[in-house]
Amino acid sequence: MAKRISHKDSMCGVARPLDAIGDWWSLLIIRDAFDGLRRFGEFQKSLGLAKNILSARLRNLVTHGILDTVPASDGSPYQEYVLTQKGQGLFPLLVALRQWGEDFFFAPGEPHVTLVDTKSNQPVRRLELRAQDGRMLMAEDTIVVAPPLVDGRE
Amino acid sequence: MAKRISHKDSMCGVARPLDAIGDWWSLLIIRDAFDGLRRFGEFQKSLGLAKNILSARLRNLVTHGILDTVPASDGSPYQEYVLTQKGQGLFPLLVALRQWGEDFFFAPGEPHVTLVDTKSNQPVRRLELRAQDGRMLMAEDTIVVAPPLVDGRE
DNA sequence: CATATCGGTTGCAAATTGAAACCACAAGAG
DNA sequence: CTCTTGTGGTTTCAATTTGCAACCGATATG
Repeated sequence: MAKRISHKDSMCGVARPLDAIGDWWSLLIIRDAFDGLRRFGEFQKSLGLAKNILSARLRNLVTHGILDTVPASDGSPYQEYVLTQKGQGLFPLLVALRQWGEDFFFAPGEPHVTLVDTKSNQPVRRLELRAQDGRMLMAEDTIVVAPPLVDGRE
Repeated sequence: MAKRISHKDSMCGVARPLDAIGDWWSLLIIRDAFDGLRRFGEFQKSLGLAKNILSARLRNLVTHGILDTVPASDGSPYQEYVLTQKGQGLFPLLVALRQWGEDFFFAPGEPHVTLVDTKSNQPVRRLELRAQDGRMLMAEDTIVVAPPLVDGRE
């Protein structure tokens, strides 16, 4: 489960998260959690995966601090899985994934679900990357730079 | 390779993309592609994965229309892998992943690379979801709604 | 007591992954 | 021409992961 980048022990800001959510099911579980699902059985019914897989994924997400187990909300003697702060932080990523999926994985005119703002009942705006001064940025307008070196070490 | 959601044949806007980029390596390859890498050997050196895996991933990304193979740019008789339009569309997702990773996978003060706007040399703004009228939206302010039904069928 | 439901764990077979070896082709080197 | 080197893979095979199905334990329910 704990994979490692082979040739470099310190993983970058893109690689580290993939250790936590880099598999097929985890993001779908998290999406369902955003949709309000909380119980083991709810996830299983919604996703249709094997119970051992779901069990392993939930455990992984909990140990990574993305989900938390809380005792119960209705009388039942079981536990529920809820998003932590860290898990909630995945919302933009999920929206980005959804928007990309809608852009490129649906035929034009093919119906699909839409993410709407509950207040206005309008679809949400497209995610867009902007500079500090508000200019919209394309990929070519950006570059990743190394952190300022504090010691002598690279 | 072509996994299917078990109990429902039509996959939603979140699930469909995961068939294309839902594994550990693909997103890292795409990130490297955004960083300008194009050659098989460059990807392999950068990521340190086995050549058969890289070969399979690149093939998968090409068949999904995320990468394209172009003959050569310098004289060498080989081919290069470049992002298609569809692949470029993944940039916001990659940024979202990076920002989430920087938020939650680095100790406070721990140095990490930063995505900066090349024009101003400033870090890019945080991705944020907004309504049509510009209000910022949290996850709780949104809901996914089914498409309008055109026929009688669900 | 019998039965069902929820939330798992345990086998076990099948698919996937990945390290290492091998292969094909082109360009130099001697 | 032969030998070697670099690039871009494919093949082989062992180890890991996945996932179906069966089982399990605790708690209601009839």
